[in-house]
Amino acid sequence: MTQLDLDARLAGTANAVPPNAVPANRVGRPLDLTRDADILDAALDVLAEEGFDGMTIDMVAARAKAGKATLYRRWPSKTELVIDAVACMKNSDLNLNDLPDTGTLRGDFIAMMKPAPIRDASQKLRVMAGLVSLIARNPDLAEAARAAVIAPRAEINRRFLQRAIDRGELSADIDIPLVSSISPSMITYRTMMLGKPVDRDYLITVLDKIVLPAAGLGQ
Amino acid sequence: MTQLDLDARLAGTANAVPPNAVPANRVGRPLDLTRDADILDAALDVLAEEGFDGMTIDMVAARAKAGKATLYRRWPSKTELVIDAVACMKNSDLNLNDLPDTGTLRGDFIAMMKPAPIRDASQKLRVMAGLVSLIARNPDLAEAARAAVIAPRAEINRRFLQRAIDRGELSADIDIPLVSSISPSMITYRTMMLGKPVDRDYLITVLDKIVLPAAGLGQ
DNA sequence: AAGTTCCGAAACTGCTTAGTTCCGTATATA
DNA sequence: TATATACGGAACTAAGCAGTTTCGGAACTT
Repeated sequence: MTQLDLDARLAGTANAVPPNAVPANRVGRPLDLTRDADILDAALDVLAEEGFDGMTIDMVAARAKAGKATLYRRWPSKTELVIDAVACMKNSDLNLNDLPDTGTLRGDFIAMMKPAPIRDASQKLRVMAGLVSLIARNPDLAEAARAAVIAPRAEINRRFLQRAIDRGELSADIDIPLVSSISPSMITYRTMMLGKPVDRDYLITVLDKIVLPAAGLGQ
Repeated sequence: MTQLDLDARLAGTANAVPPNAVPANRVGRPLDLTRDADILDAALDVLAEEGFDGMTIDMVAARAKAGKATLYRRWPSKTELVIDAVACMKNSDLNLNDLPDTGTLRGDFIAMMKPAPIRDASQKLRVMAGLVSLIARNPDLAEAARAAVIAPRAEINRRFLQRAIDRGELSADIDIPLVSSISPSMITYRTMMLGKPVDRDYLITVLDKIVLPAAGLGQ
């Protein structure tokens, strides 16, 4: 995550305005850039455990073994730090360019159900849960959360569906955005509303009994 | 809501321990029982607008035109007040005993898509959004929220599906809990995660393209 | 009428936390 | 070596808020 995050920052992809542009050459001790990633990771951990309002700057600083001053030297406020932390989750995702390609829609979806991606998605969902009540009132945060958590997952599903259409497995007139949102919806609801775990069996059930039928592939 | 709430309190169904049992005959000015409902309604409004952490006791008192002391005379803490307010949402629901019965599964679901129930569900969802981050850490609140918001909706869907099975419209081996959770999941995700409105057209799309196919009723 | 309890309003207390400042130390430039 | 800036840590400031108390007045019982 550290390396990914750093690369993204240097490439300027994580945020329109990187939180700490590498400064012009000047005298004095330089900013320790590795602290950024530690702090952002700590913020995500605390966010997932406590939610936005339960999270305090002291908790984040303590978990990152940093001083509060170090945090405020890099981000102007708690909200900005969180927006940045959420935006950086984006980079931990699988690359869209090397998605599995098994030849069938079902195979592609199943290939995504590895322990690591499931754990990763679960962490993102916990972070999202801690932000939901703010999202309705903070457009910047909403934007960051959607770009980091919602959009990548939907995009993967969209690509799988489009490929299935292209190879003739699926009818071309299915509602791609709608079908793409089925499994994220089911997973989110089961986690946030029902408080039940999402495991591989559940994912396969959703796939076979809901997603594939909606795509026109009755079993 | 006032009358329903009062009835529920007297019947003891809203909570295991009603917040303010009607007291034994005694001297002095009696508790004005109508204040309870006003305060709970105000709490729900503020909750929907601000979320749990954004909601302050002063806001609730002001909106209910009550004094803070009146609130604390009836509930021991902010959390207890919210749990009670959420529990009382349960009573605003359609009675399970006079659900529409149109003779087809699709007809039954469509019959539920009236403006009033949609608005009611939307309000409940906004309240839920303000509680999500707490639900993971407060079992009492989670229980109240599920009983008031999640369970009634799922129960309606379950009954529609069971009736469809009973009349032979549906195969008996469908996964009722799973299919019941489809539309709540899609609605929750669209509202909380995507921030898009849920209107009648969307509900019908979900019904025709996802729920009915999953129930084995391809169009 | 006397005594009791409720009401809304407002002042008050105590704690938490976002954000700031300062310190001794570490790491860079010139 | 002199200067400048970052670091972690801790003390500090200011504001917001949960919960309490007090007050004048209203509503009830006896």
